[in-house]
Amino acid sequence: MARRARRYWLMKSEPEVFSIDDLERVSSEGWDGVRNYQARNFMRDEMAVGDLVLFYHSNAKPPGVAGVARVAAEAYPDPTAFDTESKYYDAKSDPEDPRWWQVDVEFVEKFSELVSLDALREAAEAGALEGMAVVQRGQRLSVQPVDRAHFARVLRMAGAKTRVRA
DNA sequence: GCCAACGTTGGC
DNA sequence: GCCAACGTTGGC
Repeated sequence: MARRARRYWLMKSEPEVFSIDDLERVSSEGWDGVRNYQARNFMRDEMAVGDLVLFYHSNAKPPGVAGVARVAAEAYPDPTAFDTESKYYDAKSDPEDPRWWQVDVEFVEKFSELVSLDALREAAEAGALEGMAVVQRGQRLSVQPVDRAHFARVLRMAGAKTRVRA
């Protein structure tokens, strides 16, 4: 039985809203509130349980990768889209045909030191992370695929315990 | 707080 | 279907 190869991702979160420490505390969390179709499609159509995720702190000082998470549940409708009290409420999301989806992610590891966006850029300049989406100018996508080699490189830069495997 | 980048909306 | 206006992201 052919199991799909593990894939690798980067997901952005503002640490003021939800940080790697918050994830460690709750151990698992629904990744709600994504309101971008491309990001939604990655979660809904491409993510699978066991995929590894670089947990990126955006709008932070400095911004960068703070740790590793793992996809813990495949996509299901984002309940905040149906919650009129939620800031993510979307009247156009029909419960019979949900517009917005989320996965669950679980805590894997917090890096001893953040791998800053600057460090990622330097590595990209040096050719080690060439083409990685997060270092591209104007790249705003909050859920993005990461090459396995790039993922492994970021782990190495962080001195992480987590390893990529087939 | 500024603003570049870029996605979405809505009038036509 | 075009595209101007508007809103959001996110680095700085």
